[in-house]
Amino acid sequence: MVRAPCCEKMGLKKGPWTQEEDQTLISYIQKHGHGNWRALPKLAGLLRCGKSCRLRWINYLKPDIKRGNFSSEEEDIIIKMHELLGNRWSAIAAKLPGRTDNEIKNVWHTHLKKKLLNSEPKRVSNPKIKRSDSNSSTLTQSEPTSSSSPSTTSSSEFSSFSDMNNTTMIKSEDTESEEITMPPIDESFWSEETVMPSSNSWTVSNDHHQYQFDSVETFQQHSFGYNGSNFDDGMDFWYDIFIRSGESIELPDF
DNA sequence: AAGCAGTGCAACCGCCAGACT
DNA sequence: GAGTCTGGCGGTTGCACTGCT
Repeated sequence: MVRAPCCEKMGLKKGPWTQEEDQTLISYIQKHGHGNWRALPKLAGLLRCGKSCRLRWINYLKPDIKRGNFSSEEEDIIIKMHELLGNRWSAIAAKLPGRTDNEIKNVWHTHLKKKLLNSEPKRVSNPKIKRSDSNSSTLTQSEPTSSSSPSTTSSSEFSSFSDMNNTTMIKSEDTESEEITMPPIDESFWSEETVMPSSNSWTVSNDHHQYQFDSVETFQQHSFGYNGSNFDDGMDFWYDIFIRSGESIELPDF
């Protein structure tokens, strides 16, 4: 490794573990428990630092470790948990018995991140929005409704009101109490949508729900603020929509 | 067959919080 | 309260393997 090794300068071994070392560690812990990790290697007769022993035990030698490929259910859990918790791998691991934070972190970086990038170039989310477990979503133009209030861009707070025929109107109003449940927006969102310019009302829908935004600005603001994203992220999101629509259209006037 | 690039994964590091002295 | 120790966490690295040219 590039960084200064903590163990090497003390004459301790580093790098991959041998079968003998594994066996030594296992039998010591089975007999005595791990107790003090720092003292363990000396007591067990290992030329490793305590940290290395702990990592090896927790990630690979513990009896209840589940090895092998992740199931699609496990992957789904990781994706959902990551959406909620971010890079809190240990918290995610707690939801997957037998899986370690290190393993989950690796799976995320090697498989799931790419998977998500391929299927969802930009995720539409907002701290105020909870996703439901519905399937595909599409973005379509809709006629401005009479119930829509004129757009305002003064706030990031929104309210949802009325749920007629599973249509939720999302207005740009200041309301603190209500949360909006939005369907996940997957690949079909990007491939099937019809994006039209100069519309003042937008609808995101799937098989079960339909969400109507009273203004371009409202929908635009829902696309902002994901995990603290900034204005540039929001702009990227809009450009993605327009690019993927395959249409040559004007960007809304921000 | 050899060389190269990309990928997956085990293992390391620094940092931090809580426990202990 | 201050200093030290320890365990735990997340980020990162480097090696081994695989596939492609």
